[in-house]
Amino acid sequence: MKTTVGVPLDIVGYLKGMKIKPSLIRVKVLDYLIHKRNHPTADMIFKALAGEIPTLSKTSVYNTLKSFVLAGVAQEIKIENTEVRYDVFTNVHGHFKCTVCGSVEDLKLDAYNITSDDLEGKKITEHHVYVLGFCSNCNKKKNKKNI
Amino acid sequence: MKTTVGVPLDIVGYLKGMKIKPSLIRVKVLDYLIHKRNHPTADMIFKALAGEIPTLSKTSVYNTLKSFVLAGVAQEIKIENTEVRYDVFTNVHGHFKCTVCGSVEDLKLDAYNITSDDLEGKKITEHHVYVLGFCSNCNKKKNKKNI
DNA sequence: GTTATAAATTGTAATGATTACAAAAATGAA
DNA sequence: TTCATTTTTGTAATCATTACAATTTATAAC
Repeated sequence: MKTTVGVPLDIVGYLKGMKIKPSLIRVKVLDYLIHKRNHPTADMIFKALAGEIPTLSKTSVYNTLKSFVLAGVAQEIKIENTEVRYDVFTNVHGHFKCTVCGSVEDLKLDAYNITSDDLEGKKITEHHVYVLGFCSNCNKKKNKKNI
Repeated sequence: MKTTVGVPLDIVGYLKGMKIKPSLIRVKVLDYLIHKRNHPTADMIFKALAGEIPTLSKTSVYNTLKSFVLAGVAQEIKIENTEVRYDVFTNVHGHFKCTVCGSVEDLKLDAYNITSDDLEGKKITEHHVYVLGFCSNCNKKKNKKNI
């Protein structure tokens, strides 16, 4: 029997459970998000799927992602103002973006809290944390140069 | 004798100290940021200053803001992908944006920490926290409607 | 003060991600 | 099959931001 670690094996069933009709495009996009785990832009998804779905339009990718966000299947990650990235793991976690190579990673937040008197009277619906810097790879390269 | 609470009274002197030549536009933009405290977009600043500086161009506002960010005088706040907002207070704090009225406020972080095994090997240069929800005003209005 | 040089400012055009919208295709129920 | 609904597509619009070249202003040397 197969096992899994927090990733829905049955993407069609998962989408149905989220009240999203599992069209080919939607299944492919969700499959991409889940298995690539690379926090892609809409354009990255489009380019990756255009091969297997020759008639795919970019608008469809945008539509699909919008419906995912609306249904809580995916979330938008806004770090740069020039691009929105997408993530399927919607539990509370942060994101790290490398300012050199542009890669985005999840950040499991072992300890994380925001407390502030300024929140008095407000109703919080979302909170986001993102960190910028050099990823392990780019940091290594940088250090070599400085020897 | 005058007193102040963390806001530079002498904007010209402050800019000089930050190695930025205090041209009229730069002084006006910084003055606006400091005294309005409204986390404006470039366009909001442009509209506000176009009256007193009739020849002002939007490009100049963008140039000015870019030089401020570069010098560490201001920071960019990226919550929506459709706009960049600016803040002059560069100590560590978060931001709150009301999803109803769009206002942005500072969030003094009484307790705030990010710890994560995922940060191993990385070099962090910036970290950002933003919270979305209903501001006090919009929250009150919402509650009244639901009585 | 004039002149030369650099810096600041401006206006216009380009960029590029996202959205609007209407037509075409696919789906599903009667 | 037929009709209505949903999905998908392609093109055009939007809009913040940037690129860039021209103009203006400031600065310093003479």
